[in-house]
This record gives sequence, structure tokens and C-alpha cells, in this order.
Amino acid sequence: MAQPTRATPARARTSKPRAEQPTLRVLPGGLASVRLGPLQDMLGFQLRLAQEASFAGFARRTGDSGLKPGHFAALLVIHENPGLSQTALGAAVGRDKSTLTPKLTELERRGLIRRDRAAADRRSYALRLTPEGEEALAELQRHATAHDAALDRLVGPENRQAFLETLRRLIAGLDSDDT
Amino acid sequence: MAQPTRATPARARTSKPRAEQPTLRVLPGGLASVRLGPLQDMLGFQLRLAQEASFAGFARRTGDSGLKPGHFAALLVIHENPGLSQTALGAAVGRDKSTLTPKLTELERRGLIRRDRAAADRRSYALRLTPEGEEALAELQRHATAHDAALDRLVGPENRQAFLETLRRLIAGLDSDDT
DNA sequence: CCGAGATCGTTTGATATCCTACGATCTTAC
DNA sequence: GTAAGATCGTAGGATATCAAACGATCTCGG
Repeated sequence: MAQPTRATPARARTSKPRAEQPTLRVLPGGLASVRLGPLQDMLGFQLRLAQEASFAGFARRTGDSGLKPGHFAALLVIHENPGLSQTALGAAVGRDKSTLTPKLTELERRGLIRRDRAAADRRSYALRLTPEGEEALAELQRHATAHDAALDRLVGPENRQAFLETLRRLIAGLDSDDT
Repeated sequence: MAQPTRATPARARTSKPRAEQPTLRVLPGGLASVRLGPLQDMLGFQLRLAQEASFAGFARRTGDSGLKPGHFAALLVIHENPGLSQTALGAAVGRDKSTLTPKLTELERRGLIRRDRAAADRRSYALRLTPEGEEALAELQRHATAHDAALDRLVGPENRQAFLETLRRLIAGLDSDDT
């Protein structure tokens, strides 16, 4: 790759490695003392860590059922929009349709959803929750509510709305173009 | 901000599917009109979308080099902590050591890093950037700075610090236990 | 010293995800 | 009507990720 333009203005930023330290101890135990440098203050990096922590927290709550955040989102959207297609569901939850295929196959196998051929368009499926699906959703909803309450406590209830709006601005603003 | 006591005491029941609609049209084009229900206000869900949008935005900027956010984080941490081990790097950037193996192999193949056997512990590698690695890092740093500036504009410079701290609270608070 | 247990990096296996390709079907321009 | 093009769900390939298991090596108690 190395394109020609790479005329080495280099050096530039990234702070220096703090003059030859004695090899910097990265303790055996696990940890600590690893400098993150600029990363420590980059929104994108912290956003990733926060998202993963949230995902793990949710998964921890629902661990036993084997249903993860993604399943919850799918069941919820199907519940809210009975009869929608797989493609529409994917767009709503932000996943490619091909990613949903195996997920929905599994939810169907578990008896949580039905995939009826849409009368109006025989290529697509009309997704619906079965009674068992509604039940599973209610159960997940309980975990989700508890999880969101935990997030709320950390965010600070008084900041919740502003935080949410900031996230939405990021989502909308990065939707496929930036400067 | 607005948080009238958590206005929505949880509409408890995932709101109803709006009595049998005429099958709810999910337009062909790309659509819209898909109700997200409670998902719309869940921090975890919006956090995921925001993180993915940010990742995509960064990747779009560095697309040509083939270096993604993960590579940037790795190069930066190595730069900041020359000589650290793969395990320590993984802990710092939040990735399992086994995930880094192929990534580092590639960075080495590209000549961006060196993996010297650590004198003190011949099981581990002492990671360092090569001059080419420093150069690549500087280039990525430019993209990262631009990207973060874009995020800044969306977050609102005056909210940046608070937003960052909120993310850190979430990360720390969910670190492996909640209620 | 010496052996038990821990840790390092790798390998392998399981998911998750995207993209591209594909057959079936729908829509639309003629 | 009909044929070209778009879209639906699926299959396959590529990458990313974690967890478990493994050989090599280190550490520590005796």
C-alpha cells in the first residue's frame, strides 16, 4: 500500500515514548501501568469500551436463557411491528439481513417466532411472535429494564436524557458522511 | 435535563403491537415506519449504534490504508509503552491476547512493529514500533484527530468532557458486576 | 534444586458480522 | 404483456472476537 503521498511529515504528534524507560514494567499480575496516551481521551475508544461493557452487563443478566441483546432487540421490534420482513427488521436493529438469517432460524426453532410467507410478496416472510415469544420477550424486558436502571444510576438520572440525545446526534451525524 | 422523574415508569409491558394493523407497510425503498418501541430510549441500544457509527466513520477515513481503529489503538499503545507484551497490550486495548496474535502478525509482516523476545521472559515478546510504524501511527493520528474533531462537533465541545466522564463511569461501573 | 502451578503466545473452535452472489419473485418501462 | 431491473431471503467467504487447550517457560515453596 504505502502510497507515495506518504512524504513523511511524520513525527507529528503522538507524544514521545517518554524517554527510554527501563523497559517499563508491565506487571505479571495483570496490569496497570500501561499508558494509553491520547487514547484515554478519545471519544471513539471510550465509546467502544462502554458499549462492550453494557453488552456484557446485559448478557450477564440473561446468561441462562442464552438470549443476548441482539435477540432481545429482534423480538422487541417484531412485537412492535408484527408482520414485518427480515430486511426491515435488519434495518431497524442495524444488522445486515444475512446476519439475521441464522438468528431468526434459531428463534423459530425455539418456537419464539413464526415466519409466514407474506401474501403480498412471496419472497419475504411476515415475522410474528408466538405466545412463547411474547413470554420470552416479557422476561427479557424485565432484564432490560433492570439493566437500563443500572446504566441510569451510573449515568446519573439527571443526565440520562442529555446523554441519550448526544448518542442520537452521533448516530445521525455519522450516518455515512463526515467532514 | 429533562428527566421528570424518569417520566416513563416503564410502560411496563412493551407496549402493544397496536391492534392488528393492515400488515404494516414496510416500504420497499429502504423504509422507515418501523417502530422501535422501548428500544428507542434504551441506553445500551443507542450506545451500540453510536459506537458502530463512530467505528465506521474512522474506518472510512483510513479506508485506503487498510488500518482500522483496532490497529490504531494497538500502534498507539505500543508507541506509548515500548517493550510491552502482547498480553499487556490486549488488556490495555480491551482485546483478548488470542485476538491480537493475527493482528500483530500482520503488523509485523507489514513492517510496522518488531517482536523481540523479552530477555527477562523468553515466553513473551517485547513489542516496538519500527520507524515505518511510527510513520503509520502519525498518519493514523491525523485521521484520528480529524475524526475526534467531527465527534466533538456532534457532541458539542462544551459537553465533551461530561460525555467522556459519563462513558468512563459506565465502563468502570459495569466492569463485571452490577445489581 | 525440583516440581506444582501460573503465565506467555498460539491454535482451534464457536459466534457474530459484513459483503457478494444467487435463485425466486416483484415492479416498472415499454 | 413482457422483459429489464430491483428486492427478498439464503449461502458462502472473509474478518473479528472470545474461550479453551496446549507447549514452553517462569516462579515459588520446600
